[in-house]
Amino acid sequence: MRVSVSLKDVAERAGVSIKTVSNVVNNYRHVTPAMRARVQRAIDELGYRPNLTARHLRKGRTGILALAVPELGNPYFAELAGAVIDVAAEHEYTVLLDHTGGRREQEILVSQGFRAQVIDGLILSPIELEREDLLARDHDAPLVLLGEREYDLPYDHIAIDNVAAARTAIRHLLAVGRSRIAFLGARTDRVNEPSHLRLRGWRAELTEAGLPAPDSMIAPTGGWDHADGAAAMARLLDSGVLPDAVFAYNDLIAIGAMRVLSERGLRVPGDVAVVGFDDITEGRYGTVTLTTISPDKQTIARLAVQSLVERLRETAGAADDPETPGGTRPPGSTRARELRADFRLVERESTVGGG
Amino acid sequence: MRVSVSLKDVAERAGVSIKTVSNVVNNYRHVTPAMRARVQRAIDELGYRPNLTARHLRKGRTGILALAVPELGNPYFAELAGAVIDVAAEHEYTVLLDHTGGRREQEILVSQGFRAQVIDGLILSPIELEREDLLARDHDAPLVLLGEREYDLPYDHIAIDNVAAARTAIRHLLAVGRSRIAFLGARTDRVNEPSHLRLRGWRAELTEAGLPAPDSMIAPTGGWDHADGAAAMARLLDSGVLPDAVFAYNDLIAIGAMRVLSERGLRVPGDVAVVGFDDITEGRYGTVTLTTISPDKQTIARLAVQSLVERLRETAGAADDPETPGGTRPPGSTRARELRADFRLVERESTVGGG
DNA sequence: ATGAAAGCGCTAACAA
DNA sequence: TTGTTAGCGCTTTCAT
Repeated sequence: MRVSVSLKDVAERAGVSIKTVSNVVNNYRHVTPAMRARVQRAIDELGYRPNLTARHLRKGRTGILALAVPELGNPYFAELAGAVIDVAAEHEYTVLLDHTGGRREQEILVSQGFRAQVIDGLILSPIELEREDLLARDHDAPLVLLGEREYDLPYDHIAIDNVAAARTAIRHLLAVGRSRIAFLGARTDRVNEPSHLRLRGWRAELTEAGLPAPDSMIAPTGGWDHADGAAAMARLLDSGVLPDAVFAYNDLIAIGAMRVLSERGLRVPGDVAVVGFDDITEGRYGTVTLTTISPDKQTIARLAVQSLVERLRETAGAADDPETPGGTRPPGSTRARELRADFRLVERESTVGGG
Repeated sequence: MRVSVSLKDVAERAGVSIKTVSNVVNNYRHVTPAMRARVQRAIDELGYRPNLTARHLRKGRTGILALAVPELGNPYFAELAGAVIDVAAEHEYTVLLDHTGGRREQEILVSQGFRAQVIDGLILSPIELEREDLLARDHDAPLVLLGEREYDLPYDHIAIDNVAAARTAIRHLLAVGRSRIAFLGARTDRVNEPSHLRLRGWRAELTEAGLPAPDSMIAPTGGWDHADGAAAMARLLDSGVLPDAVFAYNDLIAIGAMRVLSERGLRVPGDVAVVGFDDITEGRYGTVTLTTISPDKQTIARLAVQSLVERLRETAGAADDPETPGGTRPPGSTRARELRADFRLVERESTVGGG
């Protein structure tokens, strides 16, 4: 049975040296066809397969990237994860997925390479992580950050323009005649406000339109899913506030809110228009389809993977070529980049429907 | 910078041997407290962290399990993945996720360890994979199968009782007075029918109730998501068939179907009752909440990981103890187990609502 | 209780 | 073009 056939076994079988077998396995150019065939036969007969762990140890790289998101159960992140896996595969990387629950402790652990020191690079979508946590990061694998949080640290950051996106959403609501627009999904309980950019966009656009943007129109949520959206909407209505539109931090919150609106006998968009954020598939199949901001997930995934791949290439290059200055520089100290992905507004029934 | 501090460096710093440092790192019992402290100090000063790749090479195991599902964008699998990650973490394993698109080629690749020879074990949820593909599997990592497909091969298989679950769903529909119950989500175009068990349950329960179960009531789908459900529902209605209930292969299909029903002015459940399968969160927040079969995902995840962990322990044990017969037996040749997780029917508005 | 040394399987200098 | 050999960092006998 395949109790581990090694290069050595193949070499013996073929009557050549280990190096030659290695050359064949790695598609090294200067191997005579005859030799290649001979070795290949031995490989096939023995069912040899390279031991990646050994290769990794030797090369100092594993070919594995990690992606850590707050919650895989959120379709946005699941869809993003799928995209990242596919892009990584194009670069011959495998993806190890983790979810942090958006909890700071867990995010710190992940950023430190917890149960993933085997990784070459990390894509992290932080919620509660603080600048100091990242500052204290003692791990050499390149890191790229995703999402709304900004840290001013030497790590590439990929996001859409959240302020502009929020303003686009609000502008759309204004255009369809709304003026009392609530914001669902803030986190006023926390020092850092994960949704501050979208909130800022909401405030800016309203202000610019000469409309009030009172705190009473901001409904905080504990988390970011259906249940949180439903709870926030219910609380808002119970507090006596009746908006004529709702802009939600994400689609899950928006859908949870719509459910409550419908339970209370309010029509969407007749009584209350709703705009979400993320463009998850779910939003396209409700009884009332959801207008939403659609971030370009493909691009986000591509930029994230590319960022890591480039950083890794740099490192490898520096190692190969001692002349290259900066070879021993701390990883990521090159220049951090702010990378932008596109977004667009997708108009559906929750703002322009007949209801 | 942490250009890789090794055991050797720590040993030199502490003025002890590599073995002693290793002992400390691995919490070996017989180390004097004084020595432990001394070594620990060196470790801290140097910021040493063990190189897992090296450890893996040496021990022949990586601590990584892979989970391959058809589609991460399907919340059922995303939620399941989350559960698997958590359970695996309890056993100190990391999870590498992959998605196959339900395509046979991809499933074969994954089962062969494509871009994951670094894994200790694999959890695979196959759709199109054939028995012969598995028979030809030449890979020593233990494998456990998830889902409706059955292969009669020496691999543990974890699933709920799909026939019973389907019968439960149909029985419920009969109980609420329906009799013309369509099945959405078959794959009649294929030799193997991934949904054959649920289909069998549908047929059995109808037959037992003395009702017809005509093929005209079976709506095939190309895939398994919202769009497929919507398309199938539309086709069914267009063909002139008007069921008074729909049992869908999964929740996404059910929700897609509900969307079409609502577009056509049909009320759920008034005109058509709908039952799904999976109990994804989405089903709890539609304008009409979805009655569904809720498989116990936690248990499925737990059983799957446990199965692998046990197999891996066996192998490790056999390696440690040459006396153990079966140590060189092909992995998985021990005894394959059929493991069952529970399910329950969750009644919601799509069958018992006011609509 | 601690040390010395072999070797996991592979790649990459360097030799031939 | 092919062979020899020295490690990558770790665990693990076997000594001491």
